[in-house]
Amino acid sequence: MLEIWVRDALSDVLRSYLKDIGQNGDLSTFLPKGVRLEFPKKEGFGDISTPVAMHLSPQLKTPPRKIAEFLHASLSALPLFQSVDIAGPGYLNFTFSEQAVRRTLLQILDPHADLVVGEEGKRRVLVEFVSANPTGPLHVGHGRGAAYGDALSRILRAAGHDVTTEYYINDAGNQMEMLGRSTCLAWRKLQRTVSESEETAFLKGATPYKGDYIREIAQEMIDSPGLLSPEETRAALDPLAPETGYLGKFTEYSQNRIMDGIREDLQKFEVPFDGFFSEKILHEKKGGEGTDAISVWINRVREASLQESEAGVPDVYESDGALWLRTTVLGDDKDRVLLRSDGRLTYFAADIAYHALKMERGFDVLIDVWGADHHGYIPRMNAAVKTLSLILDHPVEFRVALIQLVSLVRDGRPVSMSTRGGEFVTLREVLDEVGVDATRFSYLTRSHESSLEFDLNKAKERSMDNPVYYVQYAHARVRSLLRQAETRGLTLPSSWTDGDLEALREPAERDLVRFMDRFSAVVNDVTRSLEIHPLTEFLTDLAGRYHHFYFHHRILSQEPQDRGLMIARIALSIAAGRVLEKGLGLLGISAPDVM
RNA sequence: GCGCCUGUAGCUCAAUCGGACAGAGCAACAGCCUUCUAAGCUGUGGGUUGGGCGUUCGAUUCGCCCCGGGCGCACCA
Repeated sequence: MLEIWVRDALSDVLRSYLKDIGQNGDLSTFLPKGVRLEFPKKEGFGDISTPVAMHLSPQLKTPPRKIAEFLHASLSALPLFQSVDIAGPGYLNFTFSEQAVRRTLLQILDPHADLVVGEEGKRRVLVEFVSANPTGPLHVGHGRGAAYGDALSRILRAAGHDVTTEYYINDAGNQMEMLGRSTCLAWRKLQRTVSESEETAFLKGATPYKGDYIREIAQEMIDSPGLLSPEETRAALDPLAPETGYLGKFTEYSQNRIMDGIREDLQKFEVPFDGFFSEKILHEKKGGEGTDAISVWINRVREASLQESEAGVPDVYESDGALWLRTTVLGDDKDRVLLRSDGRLTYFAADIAYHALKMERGFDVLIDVWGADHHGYIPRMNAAVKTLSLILDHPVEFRVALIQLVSLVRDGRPVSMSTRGGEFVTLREVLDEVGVDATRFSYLTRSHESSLEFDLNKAKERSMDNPVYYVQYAHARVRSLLRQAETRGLTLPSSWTDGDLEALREPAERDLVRFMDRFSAVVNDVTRSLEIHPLTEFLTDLAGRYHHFYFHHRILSQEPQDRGLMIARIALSIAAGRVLEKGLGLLGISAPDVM
């Protein structure tokens, strides 16, 4: 909370300064981006610093150092600070008083206080992620989205939001039919030879889904008598027979098996979902005869665009026998088809209905986590959500997190990742080889907007060179210390007081507290930027500071005169352990007691 | 051709919506275990931030122009 205290104190002083020089006291007119606080990277610049004097200088036509001097005079007397210095072009560098540092440590130790304090009001957020098509197992790219979406959801919850996670299943349309055909073809091949001409004709020239999983599913179907009736079996084996209901059986069975596998993978990866939303539902006609949800929403958009065409609602129009939405009025570079001339709905139409339903369910913020190859889809979805916001008179914030590609490396060589022909590395394989914690950590060390090189050898290395274990070990070290203290018969205070901490004098101790204090701000930053890796980096940094402290300072002691210091250092260790445990938890990574 | 991401130490990446001398980890080299787990700690070397011009008190960050890498530009999903 040190940061908040500084911000408040600085804001007060700035307001009175502005009044003194005859300006209005509204900070936002002078500092539209707010009061900036920085954490100096270098020693000697204080615990926290601000460039506000430089920011105000041009507008007040006053040299930054002069402004800084005034602020200095008012701030340096506060008990919060041990000292306030003016440095460089006009930086104000603050060094906290010991009292302020202890107060912060007490807060971290308080079991009734949250380590993360949300900085925004509570909002209802839907995070949709993974949403991989049920046409094959999850691969390492999906894994990155899963780790990201899950961590983001945990972080948003920690920051006080009401979060729901959802997986959207694209279980309608062409590709599902192709999946059925692919399985059926494999099923035939397991029972007899299939000529190339038969194969091409059956697949209608398209490329089938391949890979072992398709063959396994086909084998399962053979091994499960009763799945297909004798008539269906005969028809499915006979290329000349009409393609009747049997194809649907293959589609349904394949899809269910694959979706089961995906759910297992997610469970193994410890990524829970609050819900799975099936696209199929959007296509179903209510009561057998009514209108499906997609058509309902297309009609609502169409009606709205007729009535309110001047309010900036894109209109729905017909052209070349298809139905279009004029997304170009909202920034898209071309209009998009909703209903194709062959009478089939596009995926875009389904997505509009799906997002409309999300909004109807009352969410204020919609976050979609997509693979980077879908980025061309953003403008049209933006346009769609804006349109729906107008229609429903319910403005929502729509954000897309694009997850860049993952390339696997083993033994210094890239691992082939062609999805065609089923030659990809599945998430399951990586989990079996590397483990959940190391896999998640590896995914979350880099910005999701940068492509990621996933080095299998490094990720699974169980050593001090692997950052996951480095961070986990810091936590285990604290627990080990506490066990040790317990075996020595030490009793700790049931609640901590300022007096318990007074023995802390070392720079490494102060540094730890000051650093831990940033945790809440780091977490809150994630909710704004949607960048998770700063939190991962923070934890690595904190672990390093704890290891440093631990190595250089003896904690447990038998000497009676060291008792006060021992108690204080144990308190510090407990605090570090709390922050590490909480932070790892937000990333979905375990905080082991023993390693 | 247009759009999005990207180019920083040998490698993988950071750098707080323009801030102080561009930082970590790995790799390399040199050290530290009769004491709370050495899965740890300490030190050394390593950079024209792809190139150029501009805006600014200040640019890895913003703008423009080149060069290179990834992805996308369907009545596909």
